[in-house]
Amino acid sequence: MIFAVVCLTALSLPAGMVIFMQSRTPSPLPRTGRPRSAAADAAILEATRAALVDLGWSKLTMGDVATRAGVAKTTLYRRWAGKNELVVDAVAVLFDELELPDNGSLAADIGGVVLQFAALLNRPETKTALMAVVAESTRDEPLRERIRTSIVDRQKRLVLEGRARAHARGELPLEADPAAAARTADLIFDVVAGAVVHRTLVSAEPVDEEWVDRFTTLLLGGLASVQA
Amino acid sequence: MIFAVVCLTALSLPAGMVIFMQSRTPSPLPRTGRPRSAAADAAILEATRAALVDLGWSKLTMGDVATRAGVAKTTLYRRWAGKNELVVDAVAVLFDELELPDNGSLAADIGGVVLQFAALLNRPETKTALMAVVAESTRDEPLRERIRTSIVDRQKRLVLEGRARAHARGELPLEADPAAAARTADLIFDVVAGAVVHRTLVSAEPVDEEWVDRFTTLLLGGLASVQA
DNA sequence: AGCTTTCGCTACGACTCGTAGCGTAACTCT
DNA sequence: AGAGTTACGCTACGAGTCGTAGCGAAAGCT
Repeated sequence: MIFAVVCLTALSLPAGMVIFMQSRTPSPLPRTGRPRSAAADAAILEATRAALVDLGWSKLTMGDVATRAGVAKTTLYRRWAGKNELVVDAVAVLFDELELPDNGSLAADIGGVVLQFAALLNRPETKTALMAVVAESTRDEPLRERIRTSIVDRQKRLVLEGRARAHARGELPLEADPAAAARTADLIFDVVAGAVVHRTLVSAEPVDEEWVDRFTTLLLGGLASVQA
Repeated sequence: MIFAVVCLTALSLPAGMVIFMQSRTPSPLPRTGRPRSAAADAAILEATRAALVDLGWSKLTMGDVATRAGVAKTTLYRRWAGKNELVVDAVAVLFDELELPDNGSLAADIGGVVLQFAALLNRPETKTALMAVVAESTRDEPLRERIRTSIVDRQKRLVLEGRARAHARGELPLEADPAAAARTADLIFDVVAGAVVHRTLVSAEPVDEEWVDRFTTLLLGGLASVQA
């Protein structure tokens, strides 16, 4: 029995793999028996976000989430290994809202995405949860992987798409070496995401039009240097 | 050694400093009675860092720190309001190690500081603690202030000093408007700190010479555009 | 039907929290 | 030296959380 094997494996492993078979990845779901309630899944994630807003990270408890979602605490533990994994899933969805607007120029496109990202980070459930799970992930490699695949890597599409558009417009030269191009994309991603996060969460200053203008100017000017 | 110096200095300084570093209660330093043990302070902060390495943030408990430090749990609560404040102080000292090396050019100076910062972030007690307290600070304004004054603002000196040197070398034009210059300094700070943190903790990729080269190139090229 | 899995519920031991009370130690001022 | 004041270690406590186990009932499948 495949499922039995999976369960035994999961039980003998610390966290991580248990989640693998759940919501994020299409899993070898058992064909028989009572299926898991999709409504419960949605209610739990929604309740988690609400609890994050009200309580923050450290005071959020599994029991409280269960009560808010109208499910039993045991149901939570049947699906998620703990607070970390639950919160990652609860927040990951929010990042899919990000889109690359077509504002006509590379600078305007970047500015648009930066403003969206900043707005997302200003939502209390996002800002509270994101840093917390990143902090936990420094001691928990599976959790970091989960964050990377569920949140971070998905957003790199924005960088790639923006660059493709810029190429089409003739705003950026095409990098000959694909490896170098990939490294540049990673660099841009770290700079953009890092700067906005730091500005918002550490410096606690607003990401307004004026800051975005200065930032995009810096980024584009620097990009020309890097690709030269 | 460094810690001992800091503690002794703090104790020999007038009230404000000590109170601010240790507890948020603005009570005047009593001139009479048994003084607080500076050795206990040092032992507690050291134990906190050790516990962070071993346990991480979420599993670190006040009782464990007290045991490691060889003091009573009540002593911890007499000095710090809770885990957040304790960890901020325990980690803040580490950031004072950062120095701006004089490598002859602005690019080399920036590269040197970035490498130092990355090395600092790679220490397990730093990476684990920093993100955790930032996460908590999103729901705790006094804590954020504590982080800003104890850690962040103190490092801005690096940006200011680096720029002053670059001016002296004639590598950068002097910005006429002091307000604009201040905004530019803040922008640089957010970009540098944010990018390094994101690269290290989120992307989990090494900040090596090659990355630093690309990053400084981007930053300096962008800086020229911003100040143009 | 029979089988399988999930569900809600209750209960549990183990742990952490933050505080209170006590007697003692350390230092200052008179 | 003595009195006054504060910090210290220790113990104990109620409250809260954790993660798990066991139960009967519900919901799907063949």
